[in-house]
Parts: sequence; C-alpha cells; structure tokens
Amino acid sequence: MRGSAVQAKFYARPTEAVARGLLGQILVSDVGGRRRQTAGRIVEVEAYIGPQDPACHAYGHRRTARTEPLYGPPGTAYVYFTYGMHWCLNAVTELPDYPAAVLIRALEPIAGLATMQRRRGKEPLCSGPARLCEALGVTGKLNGVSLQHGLLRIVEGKKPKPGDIVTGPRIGITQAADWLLRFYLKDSPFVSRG
DNA sequence: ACGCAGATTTTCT
DNA sequence: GAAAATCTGCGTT
Repeated sequence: MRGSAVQAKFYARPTEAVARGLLGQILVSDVGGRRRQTAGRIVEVEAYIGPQDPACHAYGHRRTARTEPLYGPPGTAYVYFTYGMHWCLNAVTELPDYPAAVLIRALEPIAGLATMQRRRGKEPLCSGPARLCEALGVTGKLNGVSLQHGLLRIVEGKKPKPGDIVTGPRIGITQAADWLLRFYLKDSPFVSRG
C-alpha cells in the first residue's frame, strides 16, 4: 500500500476534529507479513474526548494500566479488550498526558480481502470495531504502537466532502449516550449501522 | 422487525 | 460481584 503516513501533528488537535479528519484515510495492517497486507478506508469513527467524557475509559483521569496508552503521544494505537472476546482499535489524540482517542468503527475493505475473509470466516469483513480488528489481525500486542510506521499505519486517503459526513450518537455506551460524537460517511454501505 | 441472553475476561467497587 | 466503547443466535411480534 503506497501513500504517506498521517503525521503526529494531525492527531495533536481536538479529538472531534481528528475524528472527522480520519474519515477517508486508509488503515493499513502488515500483521502476518507484508504479503498478507490488509487495508481499508475509514468510513466510521467515534470520539472519546478525555477526562470530561463519561464514556471515555479515562473519565475523571482514571489512569490505570489499562488506560495508560491513552496518556501516550498522539498518533499511537490504543487497543483494548472487552466483553471477554473483542479487541477494539483507537488512535490516540491531543497531547501526551491528555487521555483522548478516536475509535475506528468501520472500514471499506480495499486490500487483502482474501486474508480478511480467512481471519473472519464470514462477512461483513470490517463493519464494526471488533470485526475490523479481527479482519486486520489487530490484537493487544499492538497496544501503544505508532500509527505512522510499523505493522499498523494510517495513510492519506481521499477526503470526503464535509456534506458527506453524518453526525450521531455513539453506539453501545451507557454514559453520555446523547453526545453526538459518532461520525460516518453518508453513502457508505460499510458503516456498522445505517 | 425487535428484544434478550450468552460468550468470556479485565477492571474496578 | 457487576459492568463493559461487542456481536451472534434464537426467540417472539
């Protein structure tokens, strides 16, 4: 997959802006070897905007072993395990020691479809945060790694028009359920929910 | 179309 | 011991 990596400076901004800006960018995984490369265009994200956000894992500045990557530098991965079986991938935003991130919720598959198919066993391949992690081979081993180089990276893709971005409430949370911090591409059939 | 329970493990009370 | 940024399958309308 060619393309230049999205730089740390991009992530070092207000999380909501980073979330919108990530739509249309390309997530590339070389997990399992470059020959098994998988990639997809980001079509759905959610923002978790820091200690003031009741739905954020680091709400109230709860700095624990689990949330430590959220306090790391912008442009790194926060991969957490939940519900006993699922991994979810976030891009850490803002400044070091400020715990905020963007959850990647869905991709439009664009490379390595056969590998995704084999890992997943069924469709859909990348619609849903746990599904895309399975399709790209993302696990806790990637927690804290840079997203600018290495096994997991985000590279520049075709940016959507502002009018193509839809805003809505985040999915699957019980705290701050009415905060409008989910963003997705209006016409994409690959979002996790219409 | 909708609702609910189960899988399974880490984290915090 | 309960809850959790999920997903599936099985039940009922």
